Amino acid sequence: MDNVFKALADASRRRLLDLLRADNGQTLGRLCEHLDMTRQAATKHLKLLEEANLVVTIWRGREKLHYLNPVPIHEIADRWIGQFERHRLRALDDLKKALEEENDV
Amino acid sequence: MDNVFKALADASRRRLLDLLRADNGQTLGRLCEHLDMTRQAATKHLKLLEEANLVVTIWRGREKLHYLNPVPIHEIADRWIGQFERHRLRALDDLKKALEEENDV
DNA sequence: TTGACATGCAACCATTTGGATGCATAATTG
DNA sequence: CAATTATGCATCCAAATGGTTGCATGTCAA
Repeated sequence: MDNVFKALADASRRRLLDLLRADNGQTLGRLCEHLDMTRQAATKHLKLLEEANLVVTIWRGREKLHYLNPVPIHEIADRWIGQFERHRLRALDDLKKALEEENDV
Repeated sequence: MDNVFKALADASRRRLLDLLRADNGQTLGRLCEHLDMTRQAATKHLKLLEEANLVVTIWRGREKLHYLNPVPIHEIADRWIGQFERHRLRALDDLKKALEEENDV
């Protein structure tokens, strides 16, 4: 799961996921058209996304098609973020009380 | 939002959030007891978490209390992850079809 | 079969990151 | 007041990161 968080930490990589969400199955070349970096830099980002299993690739001839895999994001939402969502109102209340107490003292 | 993703990218920082979720309002010293690094290293992590607004601190005497702020995580879940969740089944279907086609050819 | 096209691989570079160490400051306590 | 405690600030360091450039490989098309 650390892989996934790390992969999501970079704006260019999130951009790539957005591009695939808009149009799934794009080649490297097409993805690069929307990015302000060399093809090789984009390749590195895509490699991290693949390693985090956020992107799955399929070779067709000399082209490499990139597909979004939504499963890891779903798992993070479900397992990790879910835990914070469950305690969300309590945490907000803790914070509110602490801030009030601060003003009193 | 980039701040938040970056802050979440490190396992030690996610650990700190977990510690606060378990027991909100801890001092720096108490948080350090659970971490395998120097106090100064932990301070740096907490600084990033504060800058991402994931943690709010309150001074009480010489102690600094750390509180979880659940809002940024909620926003990410809502705005960013939500977009992927909405297209999740379609993305899975795209991927499934692409993999099937690959086997045919 | 030759040339163009899509991608990969490797080396290199600057900056950021995660951590340590040493010293400084402010608050509490005996 | 002196000693202890809780934290901050600055510097240094190694490793990771994000990017570039140059060259290599495999595929398609004339």
